[in-house]
Amino acid sequence: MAAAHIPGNRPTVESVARHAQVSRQTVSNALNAPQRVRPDTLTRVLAAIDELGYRPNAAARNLRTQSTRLLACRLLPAAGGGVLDRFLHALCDAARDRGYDVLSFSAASDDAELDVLQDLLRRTAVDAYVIANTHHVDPRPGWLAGRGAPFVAFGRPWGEPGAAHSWVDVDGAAGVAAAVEHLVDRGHRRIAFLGWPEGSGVGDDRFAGWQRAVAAHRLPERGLVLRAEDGMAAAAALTARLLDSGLPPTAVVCVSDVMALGVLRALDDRRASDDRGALDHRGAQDHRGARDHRGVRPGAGMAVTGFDDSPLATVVRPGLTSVRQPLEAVAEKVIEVLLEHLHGDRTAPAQVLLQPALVVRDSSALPPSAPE
Amino acid sequence: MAAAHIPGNRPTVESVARHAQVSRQTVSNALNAPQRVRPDTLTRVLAAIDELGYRPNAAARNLRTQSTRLLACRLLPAAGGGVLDRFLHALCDAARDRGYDVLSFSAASDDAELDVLQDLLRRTAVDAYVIANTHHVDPRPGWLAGRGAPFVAFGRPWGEPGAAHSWVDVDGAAGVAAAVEHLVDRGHRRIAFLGWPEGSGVGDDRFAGWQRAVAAHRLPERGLVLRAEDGMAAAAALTARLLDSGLPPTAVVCVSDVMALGVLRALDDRRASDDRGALDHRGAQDHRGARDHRGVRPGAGMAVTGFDDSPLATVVRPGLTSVRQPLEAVAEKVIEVLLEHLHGDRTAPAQVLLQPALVVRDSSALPPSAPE
DNA sequence: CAACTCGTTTTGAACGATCAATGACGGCAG
DNA sequence: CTGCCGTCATTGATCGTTCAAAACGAGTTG
Repeated sequence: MAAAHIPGNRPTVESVARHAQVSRQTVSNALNAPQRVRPDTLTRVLAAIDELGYRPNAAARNLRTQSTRLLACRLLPAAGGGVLDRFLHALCDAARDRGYDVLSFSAASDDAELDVLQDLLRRTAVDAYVIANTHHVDPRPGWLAGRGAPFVAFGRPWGEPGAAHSWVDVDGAAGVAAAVEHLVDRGHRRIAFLGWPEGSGVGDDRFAGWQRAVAAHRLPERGLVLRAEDGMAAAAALTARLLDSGLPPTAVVCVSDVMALGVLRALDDRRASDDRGALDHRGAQDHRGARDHRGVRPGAGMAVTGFDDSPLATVVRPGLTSVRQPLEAVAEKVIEVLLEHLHGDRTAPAQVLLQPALVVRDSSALPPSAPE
Repeated sequence: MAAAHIPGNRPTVESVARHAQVSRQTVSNALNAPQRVRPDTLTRVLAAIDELGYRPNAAARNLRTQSTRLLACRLLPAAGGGVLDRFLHALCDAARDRGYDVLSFSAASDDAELDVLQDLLRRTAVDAYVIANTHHVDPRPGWLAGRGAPFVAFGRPWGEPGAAHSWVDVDGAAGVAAAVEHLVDRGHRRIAFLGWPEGSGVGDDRFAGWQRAVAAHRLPERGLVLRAEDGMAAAAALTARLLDSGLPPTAVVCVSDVMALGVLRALDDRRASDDRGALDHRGAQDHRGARDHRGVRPGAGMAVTGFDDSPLATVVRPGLTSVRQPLEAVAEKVIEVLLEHLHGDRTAPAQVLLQPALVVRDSSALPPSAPE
């Protein structure tokens, strides 16, 4: 093989044909429909291809076949803590395995994303789209479906259960339920849920998992559901309130790793201030001296779980028990379904729900503090 | 505009021409060389383009012009803590502003990357490459230069100062020097450097920055340089040793955020065990008196700085002072230079070094502990 | 032995744009 | 009035591939 690359002089199907003593079309067939070519001719052609280092010119092929073998995917703001980074990796791999590549672009908003998509569509620059991060009143699926552009969503059509497009998603409820089960196994009974405000599809799904598991074990629910926008500070503040409440939980299941980190920080603060005494506490939070309880460190030994198994989870201490999404499997499934759509092998939309896995670390290792 | 997308019936240059009562080529000129078209004709053509929602078919244009308006960039393992994620975002934005898009792919190794590059080259699937994360004995620049493929590297050609290709990089030495200066301003004199083993271009560069700044201020160097592979555990272990040494530093400048996190953890451990030690000695009685020694815990209050301003830096506590690379500027410069190469406007390679900025957070807020 | 089939290979014609060269037109000098 | 020039607009050729249909040759069959 080899044959150094000399720009402007690359082998074409024509030169391969000459070299192998066949016609253009036979070379083309050897690559795209080998079964139509007699075996010995095939080997001869493939040898020539290999010898000249020939690879079909993408532009010419695209022009003729009206397809680009490119999929578009929007890069999402890194806020997710690397989740979509992992997904993009997996997506690129899965696509390349099947002869496709991924064109990634960034956009500041859904509208900006649609602008880019429109541009790519009109230019026939990509064959299909992968939508990530679906949310309530998401304009993208309808927009794409309306123009007949093939796409698959990573994420369910929240709020539109009847949506007729293909999607792949991870069963967040099951993930959270698994976290609760795990805590129950370790003896916990008062297990709180720290979630996002109601109305986000993903957040509500995860909450449902907590509710389901808690109900199944007849565990207490009252006063154990806390909600705030995603963020460490808010989570820490809620946790502080929780610790000061009459009967704090022994464990907190969080809707995200960031929230869980906030909980861990609040616990750490509390532990530190308990150790040192109220006079010496550093840090900005004002936790009124609610430490005159019966025992030492009221509830400061809560078990905590997060969601997404972001890089953060391994870096903090204690290591954060978290629900890990099977992003590689999601990506493969997305690609598989997308290509089925493109090749016309599928008419009905595919709707796939994959199961996440709980990654257990030290943050859930604490047994419940003794009940009084 | 508008004009719903009906697959297989998209407007072509031909239909726009008919609609505007001109010829194919005039439409083409209106888009690619407007100055060649009489103003009133131009407006007429543009109106037609807008009305039909025409955008030139990418494949056809690519075939004719032998260019794809695509740049390739390898996704790197997320290990970097999101740095390359940020870079990729910026790269996509910068490219799109100039009419290009980014094809991203993932590869497990440099060799795998070269395989993909070879594939993309032979297929004429992209116009140029962006190499990120250059390192010692990097096979990629030579390989690409050898086949005349246009590329720009993010990262200097470490170990090959004479390399004749274009690159853009961030002045790591200056970043670290800035961190040292900052610490000196705060009164520190014993400032350690926690780096990677010698031999990595990036690491050596950063070390040079420490050395330069320390020498400039005639600060002590002996025993203040520590090295280990990147990782929290190793950094923590080294820090522990440092604390136990006869004359520990009052500040540590780290080659990476991950290392800095290791230092913070070690300090935290030490602080906790000191506190506990105090408790053990005095039992459960009031231990406030134990803190009377100059008000500072011995050595456990070192200032720390990291490098890269990764998301981790904002999440830990104290917030990590870190050197932030101007990745957006790097991306823009990379694209600018790359396009100059592609358009033939540049013959000499460009070699650009950009300055990072120090982001100050609480980890460097501690003043040096009083000398004894 | 002509006709017909089947498997394989070849030939012409796109795909939709841009490049290169040519044509139409009016202004201006000889 | 002729010839030349510059500006704009047009036509034919081309990029490298795949599609559609036709040609080929060897077997089979009536």
